[in-house]
Amino acid sequence: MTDGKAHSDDTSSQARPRSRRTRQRSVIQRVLLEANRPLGTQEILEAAQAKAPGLGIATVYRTVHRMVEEGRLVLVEMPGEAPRYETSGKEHHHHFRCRECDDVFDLPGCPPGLGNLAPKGFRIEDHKVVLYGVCPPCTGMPG
Amino acid sequence: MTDGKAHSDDTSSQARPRSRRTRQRSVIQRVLLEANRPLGTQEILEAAQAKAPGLGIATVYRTVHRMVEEGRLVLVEMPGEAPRYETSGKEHHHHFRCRECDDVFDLPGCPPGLGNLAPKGFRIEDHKVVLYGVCPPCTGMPG
DNA sequence: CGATAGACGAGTATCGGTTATCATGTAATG
DNA sequence: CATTACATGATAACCGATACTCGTCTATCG
Repeated sequence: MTDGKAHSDDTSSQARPRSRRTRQRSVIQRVLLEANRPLGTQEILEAAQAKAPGLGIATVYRTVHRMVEEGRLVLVEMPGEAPRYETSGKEHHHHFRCRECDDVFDLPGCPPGLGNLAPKGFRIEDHKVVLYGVCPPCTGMPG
Repeated sequence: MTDGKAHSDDTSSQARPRSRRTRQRSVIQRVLLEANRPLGTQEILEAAQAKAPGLGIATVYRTVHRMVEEGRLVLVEMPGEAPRYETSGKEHHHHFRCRECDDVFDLPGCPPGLGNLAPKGFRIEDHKVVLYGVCPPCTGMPG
């Protein structure tokens, strides 16, 4: 590598190819930003296609991976389901999954006393909490 | 269907074929009983093969499914991982996953205040808690 | 505007996990 | 012990999710 790319605003030590601002990428980013909840690849695809017709699933995967590597998205895994992604930078939080519409929502805060769950001898480093039920829209409530 | 199987001790309304007690099934059941923690299909296979050489993965899947249908096993799903199975009938509990050995252990009890996590409008019906860390054996502790 | 490195979309390939197939084996019954 | 329906093991097929390939397109820069 010649190191001659003086114009490169190399934010880390990685020599990633210069990133372009394309319609598809902006749309995908916007979809995730506006959703404000974790979205799966199919959800992203459908929402993005509304604003960028013809957008393909491969682009969703490519963009999502890139954004995860860049630290702008985080992977959200729910038991027994395909990965979802949400914007990073949020405070520590957990998730709620609606059994009617299958959407996943953020829940603010964190239950206390999780550390007391494990018997002596277990070193606890992290945790996940998932609540299941029915979300406000699906109960018929407005908000 | 002729309904002529007068000898059948049909426990439910299902006309399931008569179940045989084979070496493979007993071994698989015993493995799950003695593990006392959720096992994946591969774990079951390896543990069972120690006591029943030649036992195949297909038999593990068949037996596990049957036992789930019979209500003797329950499915345990961890985020981003293949299904595990544990014996049913236990009290409500949650799980711990060791990042060293990848084993999953039962945790007795349940943290309080989970219901307060969700904002107004969410109807909560169930929950899951997963702790991550290092299990006693992997920390070097005996128990 | 012209050149070109990246990005795109469509389709195909791959992957891990699971299920189906089928010839053989064996528990259960009389 | 003979019968037979059910179970097994090996392997192929399947599946949903994801990654790759390649010809075309386009954002970027001079």
